[in-house]
Amino acid sequence: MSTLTRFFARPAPVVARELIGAAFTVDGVGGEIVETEAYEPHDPASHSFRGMTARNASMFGPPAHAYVYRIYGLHWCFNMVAERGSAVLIRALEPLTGLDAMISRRGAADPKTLCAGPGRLCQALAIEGRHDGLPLAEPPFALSLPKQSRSVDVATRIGVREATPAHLRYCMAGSAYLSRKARSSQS
DNA sequence: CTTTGGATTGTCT
DNA sequence: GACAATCCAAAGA
Repeated sequence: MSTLTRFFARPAPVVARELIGAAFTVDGVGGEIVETEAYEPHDPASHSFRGMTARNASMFGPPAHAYVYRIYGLHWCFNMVAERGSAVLIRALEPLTGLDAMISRRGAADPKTLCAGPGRLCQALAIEGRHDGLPLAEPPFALSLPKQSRSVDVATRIGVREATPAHLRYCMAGSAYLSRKARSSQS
């Protein structure tokens, strides 16, 4: 079993927390992950909550693979599959390589908003439906895990209304590249 | 600065 | 037919 597979074959909140600071690129374009959210089968807000369907099949596939879906009819969202039925939504990253390609695709040049948000991130990295189900360990993807633990803020998820607000959103502390400021944050 | 509403389509009920 | 893990522009304070 590869290192990457072992890393992802764990509960989504753990994986989401430890992904902060990882370097991720698609065809050489990407940067450092600064914001993630965790989704698990027992969570009503998760796509996997009501079992497997044609759309969310990738969430029930092997770990360390991509789960890509379209949201609100016009944006793409990119997830990394953790243990069975669980996934980590990549919400934002700090652009480091391929800035020219990102700016060209996004039609905007401000690095602080280039990849700040799931839809923007996918647009900047050219992630589309065809990437759904692909292994993260192989091209066009490249993922290297953080070498050391980072200072991470924990907050409630965005766009999810839940009866018992769980703190399943993870942000790099002090990063200027988040989709929104980490408000009700603890450690 | 914050808040609000429209865009737009695949998926499930 | 309703709605969704969002983004952006426009309007208000």
